[in-house]
Amino acid sequence: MRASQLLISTLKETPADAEIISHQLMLRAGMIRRLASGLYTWLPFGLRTLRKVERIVREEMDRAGAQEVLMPAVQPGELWQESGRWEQYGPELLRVHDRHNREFCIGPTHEEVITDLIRKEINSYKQLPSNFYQIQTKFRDEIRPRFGVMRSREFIMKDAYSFHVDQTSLAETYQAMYDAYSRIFTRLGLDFRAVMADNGSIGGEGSHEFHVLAASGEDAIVFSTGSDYAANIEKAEAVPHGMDRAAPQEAMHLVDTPDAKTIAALVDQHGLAIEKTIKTLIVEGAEGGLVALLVRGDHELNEIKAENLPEVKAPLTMASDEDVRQAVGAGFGSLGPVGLDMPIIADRSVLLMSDFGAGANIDGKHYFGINWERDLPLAKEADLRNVIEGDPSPDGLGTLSIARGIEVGHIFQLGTKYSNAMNATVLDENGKAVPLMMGCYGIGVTRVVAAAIEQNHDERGIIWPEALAPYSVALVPMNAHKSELVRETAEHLYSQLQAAGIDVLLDDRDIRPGVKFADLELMGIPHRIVIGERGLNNGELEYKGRKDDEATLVPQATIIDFLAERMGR
RNA sequence: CGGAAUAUAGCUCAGCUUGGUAGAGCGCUGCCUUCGGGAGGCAGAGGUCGCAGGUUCGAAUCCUGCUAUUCCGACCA
Repeated sequence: MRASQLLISTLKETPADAEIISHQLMLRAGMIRRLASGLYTWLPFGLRTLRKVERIVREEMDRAGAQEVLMPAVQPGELWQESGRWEQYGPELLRVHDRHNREFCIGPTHEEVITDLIRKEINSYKQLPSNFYQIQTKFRDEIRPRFGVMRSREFIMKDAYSFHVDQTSLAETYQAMYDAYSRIFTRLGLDFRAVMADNGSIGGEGSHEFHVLAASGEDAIVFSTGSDYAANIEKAEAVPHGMDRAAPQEAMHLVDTPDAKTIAALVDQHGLAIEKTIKTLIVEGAEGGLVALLVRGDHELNEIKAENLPEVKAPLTMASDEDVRQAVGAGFGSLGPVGLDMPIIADRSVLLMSDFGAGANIDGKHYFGINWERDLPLAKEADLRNVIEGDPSPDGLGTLSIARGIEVGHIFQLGTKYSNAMNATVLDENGKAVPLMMGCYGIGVTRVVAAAIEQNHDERGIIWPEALAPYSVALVPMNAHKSELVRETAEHLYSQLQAAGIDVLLDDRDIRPGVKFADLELMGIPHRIVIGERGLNNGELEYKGRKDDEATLVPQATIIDFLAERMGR
């Protein structure tokens, strides 16, 4: 490509509405432009990277035995009625009517469509297992689109759905997809981790997320220092440090705490160690009524874990001030488990506490010196909290540390959730109709591009990994208008590189070199060759990698080999 | 949807407190000069100051309502 023929829309200044670096650089490098909230146009330059991601994803999916299909973005509402998600999905599902006033939605995902297809097309266990994927536009009417294409409403996803007669077969394909995803993110040159995840609203059993590690990531992911245990913090099991509860030392006593409405205030004003306090959180119960959840003062409630408890209403809903006051007779700052008349569920570490402090269920008063079994019956035990740095690893090997990640892929074992709801069966070896087992596997293709930039940039701009670079090599002729030699050499090299199958950008723009250098660095082109009369007189070209501090002089005759080596080809 | 902020040229912003009819830098067009790291000069184009009302002789500026965008929370690839 000749730069003079390419829409290069670089910006010197950072647009004011871009918060994170990838969003800023995608705008500045002229990859995307915003149309409306959460809706972006991909400009020619940005689209090239998007296509490179798609190509790698496609190659690896094909290699893993999946078949590509393409399903419509618009889906009939009746399929969603059938699966039950028309009601469940909520306002994130964009619903539309056609001219006959029939209901449709713009697909946020395609379980319904693929299940409908497969129940019609596949009738026998002999046709299984099979796995279908597409790379297609999704729409989710996010409450808060943000960070450019990182969380947009319209985005491109690779989604795959596998079908099986039994769990064993599902587990095999799941593993194959796990491996394919690992290859994909490795080929993309990303620093990523696969972590155990909660299944969320999609339901089913096993699930892993693939995260690109980045400080701006929206998820907290947890690793063991002593094993390969890794999980989303939503899922990571919190294991108490010890097994035994210390014997009571103090008598329980009532303390006036008129100004201590928070744990921090209680600790400050009354000299209680934060590990000796508990938070009492009142939430709505599954069967109506209220449920109390206890975590240690220095721990955080894990809402996913709480919501998965049978006693607790999903989605997790904190009780209102009025409801609490009516049920307990005290307000939020003074709640505690002693004498509390509702189901009480305590985090494991809470049950190991002794001589602790908690609200007395009387406004402005706390009990100190509380002890289980002596002052109140032992509460029901559950894992309720987020793990923290230094907790023991659940597999018993090492301790946990926490990092930030951007979720770029997610694989699920769905089981028979959709096939049951939509009556998708096949005949097994005994001629008996059995519901199809399903797995589903997603990659946020547009998000991968943003995540790659989060991980690969410097103060000058993007630094594309080789596999994602829109162009691998940029040629910059110096003073081309003055030098026939420079022009000819540049043209010749341009043809040579094209013939070698290298994506090359010839910067033939009629602008000053400094502007070209700045643009090419902003745009992240990995390899740059400057063609100047000075060097040519010595038979040399000047090479500079995007990450290099200094340029290298390379004999003209060896430039193709030199580049090939630098590109790792 | 709850909380906060912002809205003036393609981009980044000033002007608003104290009302008098539109500004800068970058970008864009033409010409000249320059040409190894976002050059310089000259001449230009470009804005019903987010929208709708109100106050006033007069509103970008004051008031009211709306809309959009961004940030913080809950959802997700």
